Amino acid sequence: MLDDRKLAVLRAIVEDYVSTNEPVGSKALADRHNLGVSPATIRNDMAALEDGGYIHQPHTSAGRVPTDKGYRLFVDRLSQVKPLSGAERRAIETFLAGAIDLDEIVMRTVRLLAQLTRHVAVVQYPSLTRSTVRHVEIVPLADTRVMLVLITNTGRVEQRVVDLPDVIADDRVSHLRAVLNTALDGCGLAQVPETVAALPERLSPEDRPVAATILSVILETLVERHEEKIVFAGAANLAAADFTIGLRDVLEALEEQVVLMRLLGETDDLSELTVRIGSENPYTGLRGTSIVAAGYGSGDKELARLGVLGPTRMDYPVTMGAVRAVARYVGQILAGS
Amino acid sequence: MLDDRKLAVLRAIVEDYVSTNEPVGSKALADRHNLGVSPATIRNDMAALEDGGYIHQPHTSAGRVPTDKGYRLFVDRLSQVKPLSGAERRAIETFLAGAIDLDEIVMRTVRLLAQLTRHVAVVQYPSLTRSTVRHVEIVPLADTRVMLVLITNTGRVEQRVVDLPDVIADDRVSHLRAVLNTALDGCGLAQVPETVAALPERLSPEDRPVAATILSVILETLVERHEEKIVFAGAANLAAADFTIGLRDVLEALEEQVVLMRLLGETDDLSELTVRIGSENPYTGLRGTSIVAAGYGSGDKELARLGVLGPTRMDYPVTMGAVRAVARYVGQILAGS
DNA sequence: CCTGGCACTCTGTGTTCCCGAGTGCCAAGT
DNA sequence: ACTTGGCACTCGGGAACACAGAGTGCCAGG
Repeated sequence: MLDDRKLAVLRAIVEDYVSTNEPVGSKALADRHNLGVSPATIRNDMAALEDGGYIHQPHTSAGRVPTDKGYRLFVDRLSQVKPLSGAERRAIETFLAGAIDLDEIVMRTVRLLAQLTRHVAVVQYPSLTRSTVRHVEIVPLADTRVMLVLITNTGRVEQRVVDLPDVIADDRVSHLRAVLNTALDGCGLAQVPETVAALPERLSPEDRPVAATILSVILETLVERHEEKIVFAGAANLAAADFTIGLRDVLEALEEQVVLMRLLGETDDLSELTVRIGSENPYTGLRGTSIVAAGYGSGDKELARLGVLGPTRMDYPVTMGAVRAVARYVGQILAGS
Repeated sequence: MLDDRKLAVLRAIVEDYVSTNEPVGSKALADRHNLGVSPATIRNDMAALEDGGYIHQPHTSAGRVPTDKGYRLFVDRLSQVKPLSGAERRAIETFLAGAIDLDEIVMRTVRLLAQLTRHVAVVQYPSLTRSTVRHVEIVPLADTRVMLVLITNTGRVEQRVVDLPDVIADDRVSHLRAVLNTALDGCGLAQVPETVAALPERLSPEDRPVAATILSVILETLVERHEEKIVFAGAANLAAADFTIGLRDVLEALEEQVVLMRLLGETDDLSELTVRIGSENPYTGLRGTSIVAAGYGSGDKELARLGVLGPTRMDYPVTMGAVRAVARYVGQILAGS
């Protein structure tokens, strides 16, 4: 049904429309691309493509515009990810290398991605549930108050102030700290609940009330914080892309952590590039935008996802290249720190 | 020069323009406000106000619009801050009360403020330099690696991983921790540098290289982090306000920490409400926007600032009331935690 | 000093008109 | 069977134009 030339025409339409932002007609196509056929032939192909639902004309006697389905075909079969230039790679490396802690890595990553793609960048913090405990620290603040600090292998630090039901002596704190650390060190966060459940038996009865409070806070922190943090940057790029409709809606969606999470997260294969185009999108306000996302992680474990959000008419090959590259570099940085 | 009635006319113009977003003419004024005079008289007053530069007509035969100077006069002499309703106060209290750590307090505050005012809210993290050290923790991670955790009285936690020049035994760590805590506990962050400088003398020579590294990191953390964090929320409200020009510029400014800092920060009297109107603003892209800001803190010490940014034609009395109220409540929450 | 009246000046809106880009279809050519 | 040039047709967008309405400034009278 769709022979090679028709696909070439579709590719040309997508490319031209992305770069000019104007409906593209048969004559312009024949001029700008070496298709070797006349405008009339192209018109026939375009009619076929329109029947298939890949392109669409805003009104009679206007050029054609790709539909979401058209972009989808383009992304899946007509384009290949465009690698970054050497200069861009080096820029990424040096820019990310200077970060000193997790907050800063994430912050720099999101800005970098926004600047590189000229879209809105979105980065999810490395998931707690997929990382492991590196250290638990209990710091006495007052007689019945301690601060609990959880450090994970990704450099993330969670802290909570805990009010205890009873006074606790310093040496009991030290003991508890030691027990917790031997039990939890290197433990995958997913295994923490069961590990914690088995702990009280190994403590003296007098410690149990206090320990129970602390343990429950540990669990709470891990579970509550499962709602992972997401940050974004580059909203100004939205204003630049002449958005037909709903800039307001898009901005609102961006401030809804939950929506963002679903955008990045819901995907089948975790490790590869995910592209969601226009109406494929679950959220109503985001018709007209596409998301390009990728997982990142240290080593082979995926820790979280990052990506960009832009108008449906974005340069997919370039954007996908940038997202993939940044995801890889962040993974390296995290693995190395 | 400006008698009472002229001021009343200016006030009426500002109020009407803010609520209708359309240039307001003499007839409308006479109808909607009980000024007790005819439109003709109002026209004379308006001519005087225009001579004074308080209002301006976009073109001949259009209504008048307040100038920045007009808003300034309105804010300074013609209006008073409008307190929140009881329901709103209670909403604030319950909304902020649920926060468990500093990050969440700030996060909730900025969202609350955005929702309350329907503008963009901006909140600066409580300043490190104005708070005091509550605890210093050193956590051994490996032979030549420790994690340094600084806890302040505002609940802020700063952590850094430190690579040491030498192996350090656990008991030396404990000792160092003890020395640091006795020296620094309750110490205002501004005094930390001198306190730290005096420390090495009190340590045994063998500890000094390691201690020096750790101390320098402490200083570095405090100094570097002096670039304080700022967050914002409610960008979607910008799109709603029909912005004449430069939505792009405004979004860009919002993502520049430095610009935001200056907007909130540069002010003479720290503790009161600050209003900066349109061109009074230092940043070019923010012509057309006003900032209402206030300091907040626990007790009498101001820790940082917060505020909102919106179109010049905002409802100043209401906005100022909301900002002031939120600032006070956040102060209370911080003091109580 | 206020007020009603009046002539004047604009902008925004609606209407009309026309150009041009782009199409679909058809008949002829390869 | 596919490609191509020709041709009539459609429709959106811009230019030209007119017009109503809102608002003003000014003046003379109360």
